[in-house]
Amino acid sequence: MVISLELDSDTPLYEQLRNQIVIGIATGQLAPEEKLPTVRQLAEELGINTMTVNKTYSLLKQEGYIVIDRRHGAKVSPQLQNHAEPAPELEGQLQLIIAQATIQGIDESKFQKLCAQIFSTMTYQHP
Amino acid sequence: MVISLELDSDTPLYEQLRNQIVIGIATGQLAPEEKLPTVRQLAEELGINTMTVNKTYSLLKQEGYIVIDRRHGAKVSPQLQNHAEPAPELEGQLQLIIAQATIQGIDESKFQKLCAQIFSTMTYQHP
Amino acid sequence: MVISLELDSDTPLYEQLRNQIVIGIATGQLAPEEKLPTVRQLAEELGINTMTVNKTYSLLKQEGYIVIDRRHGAKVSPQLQNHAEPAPELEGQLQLIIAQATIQGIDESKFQKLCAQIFSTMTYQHP
Amino acid sequence: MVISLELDSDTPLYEQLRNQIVIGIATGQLAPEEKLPTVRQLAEELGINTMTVNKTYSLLKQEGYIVIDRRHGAKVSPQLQNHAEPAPELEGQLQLIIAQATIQGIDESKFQKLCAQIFSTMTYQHP
DNA sequence: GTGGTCTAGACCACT
DNA sequence: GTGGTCTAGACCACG
Repeated sequence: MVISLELDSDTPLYEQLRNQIVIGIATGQLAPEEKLPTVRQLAEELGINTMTVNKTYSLLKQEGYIVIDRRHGAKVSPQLQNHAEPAPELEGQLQLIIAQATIQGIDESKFQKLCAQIFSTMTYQHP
Repeated sequence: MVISLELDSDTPLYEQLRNQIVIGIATGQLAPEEKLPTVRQLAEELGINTMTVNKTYSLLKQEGYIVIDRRHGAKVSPQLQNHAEPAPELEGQLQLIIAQATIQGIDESKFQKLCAQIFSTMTYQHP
Repeated sequence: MVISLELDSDTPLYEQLRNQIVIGIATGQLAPEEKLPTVRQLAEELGINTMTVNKTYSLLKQEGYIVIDRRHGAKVSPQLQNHAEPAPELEGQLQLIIAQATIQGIDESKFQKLCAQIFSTMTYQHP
Repeated sequence: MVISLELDSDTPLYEQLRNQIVIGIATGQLAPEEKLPTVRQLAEELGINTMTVNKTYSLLKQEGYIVIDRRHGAKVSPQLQNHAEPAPELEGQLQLIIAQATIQGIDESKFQKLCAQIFSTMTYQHP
């Protein structure tokens, strides 16, 4: 899985990393139970500090995306929470995006097509 | 138009304010050419620093949402840019949201319904 | 409020600090809305690194004990969650303590007395 | 006696194991003088490293819960220390739990009931 | 002046 | 060899 960080972005490195891993899980590039690189490996590979990767892993763990096993390091959670309703913050973020899209002149049908296209790349399946 | 800020949020105040104004424009609570409060008025009304409101207005101006006329203050842009394609950052944000929704177990049809519902509140029309 | 850290304890510094602040809140040494020392102040006062204090504050924030306002720093949450039922982990910890007490020869009445004595020092009131 | 470990818990395996054995003794699932499985047996049964079980047994021995006889392996101590007063660390742990309970809105009477309920499962008797 | 992020490098606990 | 903790010191974003 390819990860690219923008060093001069407003988004903190640990958050960029977190986002890319979340997308990796949703798109199936990271399968449930799949082992993630060690903190040191990933830090070296990306040219960043181990503490930054560490923070990312802690965050992902806290959010339930990954599980950390003292014996073998970090791996994708075997089964992720299945909610019937979208988390409220997700709804707020979506509202903001749709507002911006509307103003940019993207109408509902274009937007839905874009969503469909993105959804087609998501292969994550709940057990 | 009602604006509510969370002082203890992770999102900076100027960004919360910017987001709410953008949503206000898209939902028609702020019409094109409509005059915005002065920096001082808004700052006092919200109980925050004028610098913060200033920063918001600068950002909105730079993004093209508002125009600033030294004589008459700030007003919503008379004509907002109409793009055929969604801005690339918007697409990235949407991908992240959809990834998270997928993992939370929100499937495409549920998501589409949520989008439709949000779209129905957006009344902004391009001239 | 007096805080004392054991540098050679098994419990990490940031956790010792977190525990003492939690106890401070429960015993009323820290009132709701009360301002906590700044990260730098507390770090210097305790002779530890700012990042350690930072981690403590992040943890307390995540657990809902404190709120961080960009304008004025950290303060005790104005109103803490009121649960009817004890959190399950709390129950597990209590079971372990009672098991150890039982083996040490502390019987139920002694234990209840001890609890009562500790409870009498807790002055936190839900609004 | 059933022992279940969470491989991905924050609590180290050897400590989880130690805790469960202590609870086992207090609840009478392990009687005084009862023989414990050998290090190898237990390690294999739980699918963990023998070093880990070893560490648990050493700890339990050091704390006085078990005695280790090279010829016959480990067994529960025939006579556990009977203290009039609770160990001070136990008191500190209890204070922390009560502080958290208070903040969560569990009042003294609810807490006492919970204690009583847990005590009713403890059958250990001093000789 | 506040907290938040990041680095480089060290040491420790767990398995 | 894994993640977790801690330090000293730096820089940044926010208000």
